[in-house]
Amino acid sequence: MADGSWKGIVDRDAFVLRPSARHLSVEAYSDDHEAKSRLLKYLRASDDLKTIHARLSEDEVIARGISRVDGLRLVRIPSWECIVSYVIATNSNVKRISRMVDGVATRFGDIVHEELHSFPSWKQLREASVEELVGCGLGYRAKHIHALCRTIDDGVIDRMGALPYEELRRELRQLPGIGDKVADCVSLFGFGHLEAFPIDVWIERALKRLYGATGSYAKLRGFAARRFGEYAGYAQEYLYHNERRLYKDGRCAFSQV
DNA sequence: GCCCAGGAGTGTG
DNA sequence: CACACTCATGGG
Repeated sequence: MADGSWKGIVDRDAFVLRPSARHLSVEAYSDDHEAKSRLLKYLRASDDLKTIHARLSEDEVIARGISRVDGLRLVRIPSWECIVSYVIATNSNVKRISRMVDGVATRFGDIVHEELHSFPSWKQLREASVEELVGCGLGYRAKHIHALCRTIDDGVIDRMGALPYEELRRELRQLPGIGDKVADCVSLFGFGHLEAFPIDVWIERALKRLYGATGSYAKLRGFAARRFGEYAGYAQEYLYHNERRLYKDGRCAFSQV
């Protein structure tokens, strides 16, 4: 795929937590090969969407979504940034999550360009006090982040990168502030396990509305694994964005079932 | 002023 | 196993 065709895709429909990341475009980094390489990894540029779409189109509901939700991509967020971001994200809303994560970056990260700050490394964030984190608007999540910085380090995260999905999920579930949903988000977006299927309130709604599927997290997770298999993460992304769109303005790529 | 938000932790039946 | 309750705080 030519570089130019990527421009604006992140802004349109890919999953982003930080508003600053929406300004990324491959063209802007044409002279910086390292930055360009990072961006292409972030965009999961090497994913074979034809194969993924073909597999997921075996499900008629997802097939309709794929044909109508143009340009959707799943992104690969750096592991540490992803872990912290999703612990912060619990029981909040997208707009506020963006503000909280950007607040943490502004307070503890490095300046990379004018007002733009990088996400703080583990070493940088572990210097943050609970009070400072509360000051970033994290509320009760502040103590989770503080504890998280004292439970794991860069070495632990590197080791996690070598684990298969189920084992990684078990490890993540033992960390402060990480339960079923966050463990699956981190497995998917932060470690690239495409079979992970995070179930939040929107996905729960979509599964009930489109498939009549209800029940516990474990039960719904089993349903998704059987139905969507190794690319369940992509199916989740289509279901999520479609469900949000339905509630936002009534437009829905999937027909009511 | 109310309910909800890309839930997790803890306690109880 | 399933529920019920609490946790800070902002968005709508």
